[in-house]
Order: sequence, then structure tokens, then C-alpha cells
Amino acid sequence: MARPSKPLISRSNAAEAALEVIDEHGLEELSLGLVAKKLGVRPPSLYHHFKDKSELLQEVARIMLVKMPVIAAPGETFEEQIIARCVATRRSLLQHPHAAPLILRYFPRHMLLSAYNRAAADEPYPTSVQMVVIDAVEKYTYGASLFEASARARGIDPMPPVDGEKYPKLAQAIADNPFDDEQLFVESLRMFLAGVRARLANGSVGQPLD
Amino acid sequence: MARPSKPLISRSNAAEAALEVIDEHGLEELSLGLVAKKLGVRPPSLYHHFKDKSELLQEVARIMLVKMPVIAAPGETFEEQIIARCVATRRSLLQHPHAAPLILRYFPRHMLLSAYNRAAADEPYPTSVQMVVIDAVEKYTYGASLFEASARARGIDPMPPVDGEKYPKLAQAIADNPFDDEQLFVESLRMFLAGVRARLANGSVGQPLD
DNA sequence: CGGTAAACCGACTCCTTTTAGGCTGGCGCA
DNA sequence: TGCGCCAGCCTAAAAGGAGTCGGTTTACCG
Repeated sequence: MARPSKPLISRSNAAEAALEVIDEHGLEELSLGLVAKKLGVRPPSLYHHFKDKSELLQEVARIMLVKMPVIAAPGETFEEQIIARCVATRRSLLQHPHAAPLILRYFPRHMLLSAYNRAAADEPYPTSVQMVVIDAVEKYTYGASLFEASARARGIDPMPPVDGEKYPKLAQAIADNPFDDEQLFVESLRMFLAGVRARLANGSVGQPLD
Repeated sequence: MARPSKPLISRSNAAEAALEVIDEHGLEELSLGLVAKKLGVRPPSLYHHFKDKSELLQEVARIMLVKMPVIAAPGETFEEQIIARCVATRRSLLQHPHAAPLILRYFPRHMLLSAYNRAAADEPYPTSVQMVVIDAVEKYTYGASLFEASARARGIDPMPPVDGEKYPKLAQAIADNPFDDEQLFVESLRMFLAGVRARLANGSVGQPLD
């Protein structure tokens, strides 16, 4: 079994295998041994395709972003189209809660440049605030998804049971919250984008709220 | 040197030592050996105080949050007070870019419950939207800080140089962006909080933007 | 003053990453 | 067709870190 007729390992199938291992065992327990086993191969063979383990993990982060669906939501407002894309991104990341932290470690911004360019082209905002919107929407989308993924990976409730005696106001707020996790996410984005509108409308961009 | 008169190791000084190691060498290179060396001690001794390495890291995450300054900004609007606290949190996290990812892995929500309770008490919003604000502000603050920390830890620019030929609109948006990183962060929060006001004012909470 | 247990250590095991070098068979080329 | 190269896998083993076990010393408490 020295050299197979068809290669057993490729960059992408190794990354897929690693992603499966992470989904099943978690990021901590990922070892080259487990990835190799899944490919029917010995651990050192992976070094023929990757410089080291971190390069493999980087590839995992990459395929997670590549596999994200491209959403079109015609007929809706510009803002709702943004939100639809953010929701798709969030759902996509939550498919692999254990792997999500890799996005943070190996965030491949260059892969998103064309998306940002399109965003800048589509946004009906003055160019001076476009970066605020791009930056905030990106960071909120990925940040919120990562925190939720982390909570799910650890098997804990995003918002733990709260002692109504010690924290009455918080308990009340939780009880009166009509939104589930995704709705909370969507509503937050709407608040933000509504705020962009409002501050542009009254010319207060850059000024404190009074 | 079997038992010193004063203990050499404690939970907190071990965590401090680990934090220093992380600051100097990065999270990947952190080993119990390095922490032990910094304490003038042998690696196995740490197991007298921590169950395993992850418990030590959890403690590191904890002290990072505990050491956060408590900010008061009297005389300002409620929103600007929130923002001041978020900025302080962001700066605090950016003091330790390499350690920041630990916050994600070991986020101790229960430590923040009293802060959330106070937030719920202070927020002049109906209880049905308080969670939207608390949740979004928290996730954006920590998420954005983590992404910036990650970028700095890797020594890369948050926004890499953009090819003006390939991405003209994006290059334009970057050129016309008047804000630095922290101002971008602040302005995003203002947009969000302005949006909360606006949507409450016109009763559109929960409704799509039109 | 004696017993208990806290606090640290050395030696060891196990596991994982990574390097070095070897084998084999597909494939280009004469 | 035959030859040699090298892609693509292998085994062996080094290097190093996490964690265990069983001391040993000394503080502390009755």
C-alpha cells in the first residue's frame, strides 16, 4: 500500500474529515490520528498535504465559509436583504458549533472582500458611513454566532436560569422577552439598521446621543 | 523544598502567571512548564491547585473579567453610559489580544448577571425589548473585541490593503471612512441605540424595515 | 509533641505532533 | 517497451507536553 492509484488524501477531503471529527468529538479532542483514521491513512501522511496542523485547521475554516449559501432575497428592502444574508451566515456557523472558534482564529478576510465590495456598491448610504455598516454587521453577525455556537458546544443555555430573588429586573426582562435566539438576532440587526437611517436622517452621525 | 512556609502557588497567582505567558508567547505556546517556571515551581505541582489545564485557563478568563474597571459616567445620557462601559470592556480585552479567545471558550455568564440586572433596572425601555438590548450590546461588544484582538494577535491589519482595481467601491468606502477602530465601535453602538429609540417611537419593534 | 494533611517534587506513562527516511507504483519520456 | 523519477503513502522514532503516582518535607492543630 505504498502508492494508491487514486490519492487517498487531498486538501479538501482532509479538511472535510477534520470537520467531521470536530463535529463528533469537539475541537479539543481533534487529533491528526482521528483525521487520518477517517481517511484510512496514517497520521504522518497528512504532512504531504499540509505544512502542519494549523494549516489543516485553516483549511477547515476556509471550507466552512466557502460552503455558505449565497442568498438572494429579491423584492425586499435593502436592509432586509442584508439581514437575510446574516441569518444564513449565522445558521451556517451554528451547523458546526464546535468548529466555529476556528473562524475567529483563522478569519480569512480576503475571502469576503468581494462580498464587501458588493455591499458597498449596494448600500444606499454616503460612502463615509458605509464602513460603519459593513464593519458592524460583520462583527455582530460573526460575534453573535460564535458566542451562541460556543454556548451550544458546551451544552449550556445561552441565558442560564436566573434567580428571580437576586436579579428581579433581569428575570422580568427574560420573562417578557418575546423573541427566540434567531429572532433576537434579527431584531438586533433591524435596530441597528434603523439607527443608521435615523442618524443619517437627522445628521447626527458621529455625534453622541442626547 | 518540599513544603514552603508560604505557598508558592495559588489559584490567582497561577492564573496571572499564565496570563503573562500568554501575553508573551501566545496561547498556542502556553504550557504548564512555562507557567511553572514563572512561579519557580515544577509543572506537576500545579495539579495541587487545578484539576487540569482547562481549569487553569478558565481561571485566566475569570480574572480578565474581574479586573475590568467599573465605569461611571455621570451626567451623560443612559445610552452614552452604556457605550462608556462597552468601550472600557473593549479596551480591557485588547490589553491581552492573545488571551481574548479564552473569553469565548469559558465565557462566565453568571459573573455578568448582576451587571445585566442593573442594566435591566436602568434601561428606560419596556421590558419586552430589554433583552434585545442587553443581548445585542453584549454580543457586539465581546464579538467585535474578540475579532480585533484576533487580528492584532496575528499581527494583521483589521482591514487589509484593498486592491482598488478589483474592489473599487470598497476601496472608496475605506478611503472615505473617517473613523478609527474605536470610533467605529462607538459609532456602531450609537447607531444601534438610536435604532432602538426609533423603533420604539414608531412602534415597529418586531416588524421588518420598509 | 505527635498525627494529619498541605504543598511541592521526581520519575514515569501516555499521547500527540512532527521529522526523517524508505518503499512502491503511476507516468512521462526515450 | 523499458527506465527512472517522484507523488503518495508508509514505519520508526524524536521531541515535548499533559497528567498520574508515590514520595518527602514541613506547617498546623489538638
